[in-house]
Amino acid sequence: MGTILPRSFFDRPTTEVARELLGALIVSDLLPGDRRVLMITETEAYDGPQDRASHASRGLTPRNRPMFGPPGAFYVYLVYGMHWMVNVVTGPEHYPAAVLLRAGMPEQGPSRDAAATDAIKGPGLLARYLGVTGRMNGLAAQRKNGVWFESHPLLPGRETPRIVASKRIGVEYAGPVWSARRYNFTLLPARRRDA
DNA sequence: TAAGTGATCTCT
DNA sequence: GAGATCACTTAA
Repeated sequence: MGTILPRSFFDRPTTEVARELLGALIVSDLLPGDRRVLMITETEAYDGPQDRASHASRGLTPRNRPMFGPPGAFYVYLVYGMHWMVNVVTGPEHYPAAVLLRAGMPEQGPSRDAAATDAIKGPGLLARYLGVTGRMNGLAAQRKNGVWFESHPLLPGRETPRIVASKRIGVEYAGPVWSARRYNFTLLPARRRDA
């Protein structure tokens, strides 16, 4: 496995963290006897109080408090009464920013059947796959808390993965400027080796 | 394409 | 306290 990403990894500009999380692993031990590991393939940045798409755009509230807290903690909230959204807080304390995890590729698990190797697409499904709920809200992404990040063992540090930057999903309410920002980052599938 | 779902926030 | 909204998913 790769090395565990320290808190300092997240104490950087949000879009930078969002890009560098692509290809990294998120590991969950929240489901007893069923470790789940995803290679992160899609992230989204929510950057600062000016970002009209961010929950923090209207200041501190009980819900968004973790966004104002230390980097490397989880911000987990429920949307549409059903789906947990998993974010990791970035940047310096008191600066509200976070990266939403939107998609991933299962790396391992007890059920290694075909279904388990299908991509997990969508933030609600990602949370469900990892077993992350509101219990993780505000907790640090550390092994002792059951969920953490690791660098990807297969990606050499010197190779830049191919990344597409797009508009964020489902944030039209943010207005033309902020909804158009290309804060969504997707890792292109590895190029198939030619025969 | 539309319904489901309930916490959260903004305004009375 | 009421009403609208919502960083979504699923079944058609």
